[in-house]
Amino acid sequence: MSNPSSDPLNDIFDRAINGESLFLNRNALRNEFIPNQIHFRDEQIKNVGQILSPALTGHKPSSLLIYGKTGTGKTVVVRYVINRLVERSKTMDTNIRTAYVNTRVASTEYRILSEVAIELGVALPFTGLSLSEAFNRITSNMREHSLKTIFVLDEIDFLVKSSGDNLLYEFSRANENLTNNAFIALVGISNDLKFKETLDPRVLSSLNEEEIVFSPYSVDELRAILRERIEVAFVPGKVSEAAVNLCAGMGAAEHGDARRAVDLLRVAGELAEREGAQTVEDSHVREASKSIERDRVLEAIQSLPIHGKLTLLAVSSFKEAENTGHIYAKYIEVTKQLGLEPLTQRRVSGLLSELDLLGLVSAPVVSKGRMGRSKKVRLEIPQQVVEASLKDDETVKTLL
DNA sequence: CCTCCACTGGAAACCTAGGCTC
DNA sequence: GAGCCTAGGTTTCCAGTGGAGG
Repeated sequence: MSNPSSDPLNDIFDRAINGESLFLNRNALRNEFIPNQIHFRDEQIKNVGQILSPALTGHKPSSLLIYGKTGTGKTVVVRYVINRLVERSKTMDTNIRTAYVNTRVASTEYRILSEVAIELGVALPFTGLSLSEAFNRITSNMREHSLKTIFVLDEIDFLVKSSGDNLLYEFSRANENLTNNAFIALVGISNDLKFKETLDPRVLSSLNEEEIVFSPYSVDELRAILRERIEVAFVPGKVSEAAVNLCAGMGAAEHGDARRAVDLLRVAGELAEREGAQTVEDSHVREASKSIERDRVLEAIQSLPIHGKLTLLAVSSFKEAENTGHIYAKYIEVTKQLGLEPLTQRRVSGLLSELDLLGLVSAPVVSKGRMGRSKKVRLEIPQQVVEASLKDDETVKTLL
């Protein structure tokens, strides 16, 4: 047997067993975590509570639209208020049900309905039904059990951008057909203040009965929020003042984004623990910032469909910005090498726009006079990152 | 001021996978 | 199990377009 102290795994296991962790409860740094106390949002909590409170007496609350940049506490406030509301309703005999759906994650109309169905305990097959049939099953179940529901649609601007406002229209109209004291109250959460400009006026008027705007957090507020999370999440004295300041500063630079600040802290803590440091320092936060960005890009690339990957690969084979025509020619070449059927240029042009939206490439449309009008496509991430992300793909890796 | 390039991007048709009905 | 229906992705078709060069 070898000397146990020379085995790196033993060190790691020892540390885990002896409780030499920096963390007390790392869940407190997760996105889904709802703290007991939400700071600097008293006003908004009261407002949301007031607007939703009629549900307790069985009356339909006004629909509510909430605006604010990412990480300004919109989601956490809504979930907090709704949790409390449901808790309170249990002491009475009002049957309040809630469904929270992030419409960017559940990216199609059908998936949104199916998530709502799961929350309400309605069985829906994951495909094969028409939207209206799925919708009917949900509403008839609500009627049957006279359910009073609050639907929270997070990142609602994504839904409207990708599928239009049909579903919202159906939701708002559903109340007319719901009897037996059932109702649907809608809470929409949006990062984009301008999104309602694209809504049908009928949808807007029924969705926008109340409106609340969340302003960004200041550096001082972020610092206070971080301190409170640290108290729950870390062993006392394990996070340096400099690290807290840097997290708060970076979050503030990113339009007062508390989620970003907390994420940085979590990853910094994990990095510090992994290298066996005694405390979390600002150097760990800087490292964390890079690591988060790396992971984001890696995940974005790996979850692309195969032709998205090949399009990206085609873009990455050019050093300079190239027009759509050249990218497409390269893309054809790549697909031929793999023996795949290439998509049309129209579709690849669409894929390029999608890659642009993900921030992997920039593809502004430019006009070069007699040279025509085209997208000017340039890779926005290092070329090695593209290769590293694609080398795990069974189909693509043979090319690298 | 007009032309004309090399696309863009909207709209509709088409395809496929999968559930439903009888 | 045949035939029907729908959502979501793709193809087909094509009118529209910004601006350098004439």
